[in-house]
Amino acid sequence: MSEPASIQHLLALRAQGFRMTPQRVAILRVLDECGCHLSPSEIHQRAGEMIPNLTETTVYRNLDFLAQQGLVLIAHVGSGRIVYESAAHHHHHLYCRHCGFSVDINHEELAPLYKHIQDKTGFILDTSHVTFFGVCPQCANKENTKEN
Amino acid sequence: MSEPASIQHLLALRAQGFRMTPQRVAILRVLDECGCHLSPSEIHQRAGEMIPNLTETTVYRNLDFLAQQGLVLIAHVGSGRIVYESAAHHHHHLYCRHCGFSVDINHEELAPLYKHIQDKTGFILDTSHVTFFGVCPQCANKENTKEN
DNA sequence: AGTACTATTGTTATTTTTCACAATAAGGAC
DNA sequence: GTCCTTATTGTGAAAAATAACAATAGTACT
Repeated sequence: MSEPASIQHLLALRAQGFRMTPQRVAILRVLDECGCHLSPSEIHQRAGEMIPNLTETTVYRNLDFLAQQGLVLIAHVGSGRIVYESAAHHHHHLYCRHCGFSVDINHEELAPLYKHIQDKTGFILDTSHVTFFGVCPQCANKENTKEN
Repeated sequence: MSEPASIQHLLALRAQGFRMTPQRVAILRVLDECGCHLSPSEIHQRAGEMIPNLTETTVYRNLDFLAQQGLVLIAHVGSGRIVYESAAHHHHHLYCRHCGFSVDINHEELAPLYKHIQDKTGFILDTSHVTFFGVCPQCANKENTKEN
């Protein structure tokens, strides 16, 4: 079995003068293998098992770098901290701002909008992470009954 | 001239047991008057002129609260810090992840998508802030010329 | 293999953001 | 106005995130 796609992608970055350091590879691998959201400190912890004295600073820097390069996605969870996930997973999130319940939204749902915005602005849009906020059905019910 | 709409909104929250403190009013007023993005520390600075010994902690707490109540919007700028803006301004952002250039997107552009998601998930979506990331035309050109 | 270049790392210090808890003050009832 | 309840504040301390800079180590070249 060869390297996962993300690592291949990382290799490609060498052509642009970027380097493939063990720290960078480890961070990417952690996100790949998890396939879920991870906070910087969680990533630091897991990647630290492969890279003995990995620094938090380095983790932050690389998450930034990998996000810029499109290899990882930034997910704005709730109204708080930022978490990251491998770009292999193309979906978005919808959060209830009352109870925190979340729903995945497939990227296909956004495709028409993306096309529209691209045509209109000339930007090439990342398929990266978008987070929507709202009120879930249960909480909406509670609000209504309270008001009536 | 009566109070701005946001303050009226805040008054309405009293019915739910929340309180209208001078700190809260000041923070909301700062965002209203600015009409633009402000970081928590900028907000603290400006609101601090009205409320002598206003704490950073209080600013953070109230921004959180006001965002939850839908009175202010959270805007995720670039891949970094969170900034806030008054909910009076209903637009979204598209950022170039290379140069940071940004474009406003009117909420109307998102309306069809919002309807679609609401129908499908049963959520009631906030009109609050959504940020898209992409590559602006200039940067896209640079990338292409580099590759060829 | 050895060298040079420079992207990237670790270090140290600083800033930003959150937390826990006692003190305060907003709002309702009298 | 006074009293009561408790949401909200400030305080002090911790955790998370960023910045500057010298040391390290990928990468391309020979």
